[in-house]
Amino acid sequence: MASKPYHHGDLRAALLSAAEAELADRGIEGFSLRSVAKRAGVSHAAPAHHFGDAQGLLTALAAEGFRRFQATLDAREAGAADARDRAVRAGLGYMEFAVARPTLFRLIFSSKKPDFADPEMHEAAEAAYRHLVGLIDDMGGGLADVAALWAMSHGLADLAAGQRMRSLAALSEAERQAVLGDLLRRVLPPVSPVAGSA
Amino acid sequence: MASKPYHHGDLRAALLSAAEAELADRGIEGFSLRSVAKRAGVSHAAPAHHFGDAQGLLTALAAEGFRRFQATLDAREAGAADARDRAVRAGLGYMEFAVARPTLFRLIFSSKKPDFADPEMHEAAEAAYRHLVGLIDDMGGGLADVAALWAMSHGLADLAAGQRMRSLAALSEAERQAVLGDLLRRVLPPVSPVAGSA
DNA sequence: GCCCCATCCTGACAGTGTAAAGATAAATGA
DNA sequence: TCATTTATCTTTACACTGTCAGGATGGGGC
Repeated sequence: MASKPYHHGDLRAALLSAAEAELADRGIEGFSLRSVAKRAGVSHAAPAHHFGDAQGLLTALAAEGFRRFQATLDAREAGAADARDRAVRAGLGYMEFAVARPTLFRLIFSSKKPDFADPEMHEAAEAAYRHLVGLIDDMGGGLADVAALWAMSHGLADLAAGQRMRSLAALSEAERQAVLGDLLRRVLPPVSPVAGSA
Repeated sequence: MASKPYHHGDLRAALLSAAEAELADRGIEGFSLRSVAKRAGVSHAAPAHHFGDAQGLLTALAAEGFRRFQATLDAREAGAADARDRAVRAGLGYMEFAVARPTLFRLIFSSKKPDFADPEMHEAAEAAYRHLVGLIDDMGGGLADVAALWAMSHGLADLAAGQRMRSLAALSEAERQAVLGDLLRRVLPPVSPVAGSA
């Protein structure tokens, strides 16, 4: 291995990775571009060529984060019994991502630093929204039901990311999943009367 | 009036006011202590004496913001017909505050800059939580119901603060209130069978 | 083999938060 | 009343930040 070649090879990916680590360490408000560069082992001005400015880096990271967010939901939805179960699993995935990567979650949903008009970013956000609408559509719900599932999932996730909901944190993993599932089911549209059981 | 006395008179309050304006203008991530001082017409180091550092100022502002947040809920709850109505009104007040002062809302709920261990801040937050628990208590609900109302209110509010929920923004004020009321009612515990009407 | 240019570095500048030390005026106490 | 203490505010300085301009390096196209 060359000890320190002038050209990095894949600096763009390395910077994104370093930026994510930096974000997790110092939080989104303590984020430093120079520190990211140092972490990646390059000069402080190196990121400029790949991302323009700090906003460019954070925008690229946010777009990547959005796609991973959606991937987390998709993974959870796999193996769902029906449309309602899939919606509940999506909500649990929403929370799972927020808890696992709180700062990345906040970068995507509660920060003004990324440029949301950026095509890549915009497309990732739209795809997630279309997916959510599809979930509700599959159980015959409407716009209000979309808002209901989104708000409940997002509220739980954001409070969890900020470690505000201590009552839930005290539960065991199994108990928490059960309670959260119950909360999510509350907001789903009533079961279709045709297929209603019991 | 003296054109520029050496002593301000009530610099602490003036700085808090300037900080809130600064927050609204440049956002929480673009917040600058020197800019706040300039806005208040004093030197850049003047805030240090009253608040220690930037975190001190933002902590004081967050505590004040938390009390105003609770006041907004209280105002909305006044004149409620019953416990359920009061809970719904509290949720609408939650959103009202988030929409009216998005950056202050984010400072309180989604920022790491304020010191949440600060006694004044901690008490303001605890008071708001006790109030929420009281709302649910009055209708015979439990911890899960507290989480439900909080998560739904917070989710709606945070999405609104970030202008993420466009479908609701398109509605008229009356329509929006009706939809939001419906969403909040979904998460409340079932009506007590004893007093259940119709 | 030569040149172009993408890539990365060095140096500079304005702006940031914070600490130290000085200036001012209000409050205190005799 | 007047000297002294104390609270308040300013000035100065330093390390750090993001961004820009210009220079160094070396891989790829011809």
